[in-house]
Amino acid sequence: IEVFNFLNTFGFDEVAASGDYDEYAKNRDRDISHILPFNFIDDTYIFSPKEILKSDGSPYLVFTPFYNSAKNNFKALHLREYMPAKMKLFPFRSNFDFEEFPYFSKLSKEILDPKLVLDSFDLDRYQSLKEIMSIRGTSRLGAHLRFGTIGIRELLRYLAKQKKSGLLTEPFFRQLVFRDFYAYLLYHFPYLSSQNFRHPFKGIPNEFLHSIFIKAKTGVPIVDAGIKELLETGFMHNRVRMICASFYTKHLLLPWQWGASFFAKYLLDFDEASNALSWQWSAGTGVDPQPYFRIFNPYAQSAKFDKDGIYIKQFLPNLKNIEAKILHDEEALFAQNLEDYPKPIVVHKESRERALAYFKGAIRKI
DNA sequence: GGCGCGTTAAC
DNA sequence: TTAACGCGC
Repeated sequence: IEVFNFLNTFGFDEVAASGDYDEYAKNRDRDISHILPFNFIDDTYIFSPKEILKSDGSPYLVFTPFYNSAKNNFKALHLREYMPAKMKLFPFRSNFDFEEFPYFSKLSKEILDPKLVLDSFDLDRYQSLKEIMSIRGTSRLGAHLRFGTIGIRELLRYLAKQKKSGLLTEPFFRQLVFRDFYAYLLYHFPYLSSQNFRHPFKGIPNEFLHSIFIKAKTGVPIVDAGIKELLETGFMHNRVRMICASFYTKHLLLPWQWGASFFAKYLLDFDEASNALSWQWSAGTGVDPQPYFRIFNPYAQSAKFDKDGIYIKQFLPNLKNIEAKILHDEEALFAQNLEDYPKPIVVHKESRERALAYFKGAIRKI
C-alpha cells in the first residue's frame, strides 16, 4: 500500500496487474484500487475462470471434463506475450540476506536465474520420473509461477517450442491445467479455502498429535522425511505431500485446515488454491466424489516410490544404516530399538479401520 | 432420466 | 475385487 501511495504522488494513472483469487489477493487488489484505478489482467493462470464452463454456464466440478473442455478451448491467445517495459523506475538492488534463511540460500541461484530451472527440467522424462522421490523429476516451477519469475504464458510458449521438437509435453501441460482447475474452483467457490465442499467430516482436533507431525516424530519414515524436507528446504516432493496429507487426515484424523496452514507457512511454492484443494482431496472433503475410504498406506507408498530408501535417508540421516526393506515394513520398525528415532505412533491397520468407522459415522449423521 | 465414469489405492 | 455416488452429457 505504501508503494502505491508513493506511486500516486508521481501521477501514475492506473495499475495493471495479474493476480489470483484467494481472499488475501482479492483484498490486496481492492485496497490498491482505492489508491489508483486497478486493471486486473488474467495472466496468473492459463484460462480466465469464466472461460471454461459447462453448456448451462455453471462451473465444472470434475477435472476430466474440465480438462477436455480446456484442451478444446486452448488457443494461440493463451500464449500471448506482453511488451517488456523499456523503462525501469529505478535500478533495483536487493539487500536481502539469502544466507540468513536456509531455504533461500539453497534456492537463491535458481530464483535469481529462472532459466536454470527450465534448463534442468527433463520434460521428456517427466511422466516416468515425477513419482520417484529421490529423483529431481518434477519441474520445480511452482515457486517461479508463484512469484512471477517465470510467467505462465512464457512457460506455455516454452512447452509449445518443445512440442515442436518432438518432446512429450502433454503430461506436464495436464498438471498445469490442474493448477488452473484449483484456482478456478476457488474463484467460483471462495469458501473452499477453509471449508469443506460437501462432506461433514471435520476431523478430531488434537494439538499433541499435530505437534508430533510437524516435528517429524511420527516414526513413519516417509512421513517424517517429507516434513524434514519441507522444514529444511521449503519444498516437498508432490507424492510425499499426498502421503503426509493422507496420514494427517486419515491416520491421525486431524482437521485438514491445520495441515494446510502448516504447509502454507513453509512451502515456497505455496498457492492458496492448490494447497487448500489438494488437502481437501486428501481429506475426501473436496469436490471429488471419489471414495473417502481410499486411504494411503505410507509403507506401500515408500516401497513403491522410494524403493532403496534414498529419499528417506537423505532427510533422516539417523536411518542411514537401516536396511531399506525395514523402512517400508511397519512390523520391522516396531521391532527396532533406535536411540534417535521413535517407533510409529500408529498401527496402519488400526488407523485405517478407525478412519473408515469415523467417515461412516460422519456420513450417517447428515 | 439413464448411463458411464472419476488424477495419484489398497487388500 | 473393493463399495460408492453424483457429475456430465
